[in-house]
Amino acid sequence: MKLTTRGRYAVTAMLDLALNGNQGPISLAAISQRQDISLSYLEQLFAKLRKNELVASVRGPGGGYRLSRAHEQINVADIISAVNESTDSTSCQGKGDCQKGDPCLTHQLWDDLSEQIHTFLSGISLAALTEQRAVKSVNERQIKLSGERDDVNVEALINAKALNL
Amino acid sequence: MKLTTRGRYAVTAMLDLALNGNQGPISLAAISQRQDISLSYLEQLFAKLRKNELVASVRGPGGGYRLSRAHEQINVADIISAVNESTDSTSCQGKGDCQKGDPCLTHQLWDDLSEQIHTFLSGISLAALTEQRAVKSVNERQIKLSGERDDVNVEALINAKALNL
DNA sequence: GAGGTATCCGACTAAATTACTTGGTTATTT
DNA sequence: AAATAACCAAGTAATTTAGTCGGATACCTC
Repeated sequence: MKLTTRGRYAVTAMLDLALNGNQGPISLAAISQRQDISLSYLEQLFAKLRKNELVASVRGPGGGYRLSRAHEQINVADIISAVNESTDSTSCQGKGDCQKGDPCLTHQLWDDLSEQIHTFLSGISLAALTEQRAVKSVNERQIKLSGERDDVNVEALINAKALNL
Repeated sequence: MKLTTRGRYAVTAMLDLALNGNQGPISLAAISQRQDISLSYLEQLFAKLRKNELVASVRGPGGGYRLSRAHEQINVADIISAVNESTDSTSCQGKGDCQKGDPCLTHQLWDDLSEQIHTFLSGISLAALTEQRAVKSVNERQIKLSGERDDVNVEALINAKALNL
């Protein structure tokens, strides 16, 4: 699990699709303008998103991309993994280049962590991300109205929900 | 919050320290050998870890580094942030280069996600990471003994614990 | 105090990745 | 036929990562 600006671009673009793609496909040119990402770079990213069946395309005038599944069925880990495909795991995964004892242990610990992050991001769908905003603003309104309750608890609640706890 | 091999190196090195540094400081040369990371690269990483007061150094023969706090008090987010210091937030944070409406919204959504990841990693201490291994092997032994219960629940349990739920 | 050890420090470099550019083609609509 | 927008490949600039080199400084041991 890697988390770079590349993944951010992909998630941002997918969020744009989720927010604006309710009626008909959205062209990359539109996303490019709104999110300030170069068109050709978007093309490269969407080629991978398409291969991973996260988006579907419509060619020709009025065409573009749409999410290929319900917003609830697409999670952040899917998007980031799709776009990072190719380069990973230079560690001693399966290979015999790992000495015995301690080295393998720490590598294993890292892998555990990496898996935890993946599990965490798998629990956050596009729907959850966009809805959460609503949850938050509702909460902010409630604070203003009641003068009670900070949003730390809401944060925990959201995390719990994201993890399906 | 960025998550690259650089952060992996840092976490791995810190895990090595946590596991091997119980009696006296550990030299970077030792970590370099065990974890197969170049000495000079480790020096660069530890310069940042030291500035962020995650490790303390002892110079001269028999010297090296030790964790500057209890294992429970050092979390993964601390380590990764320390080592990534400098380059970040090319987005429209605070600046006026963001158009109105949709663009700000998706950027905001990304920031929310980024914050969630940070919160998540803040909940995972070096102690938790190393202990978890013990938890897992205990669980594996239990499975072998009883033939019952897969480790999905344990995974959830660990996540819940990491999040302080 | 001489020699060895290990942190500290800065500048430079190779390799890899990222973000973008260019110049097309193909499919589809009007 | 013309315009639109996905598709595709190759190349490039910029950035980041990982490592090298050549030292200086602090500290311990003999």
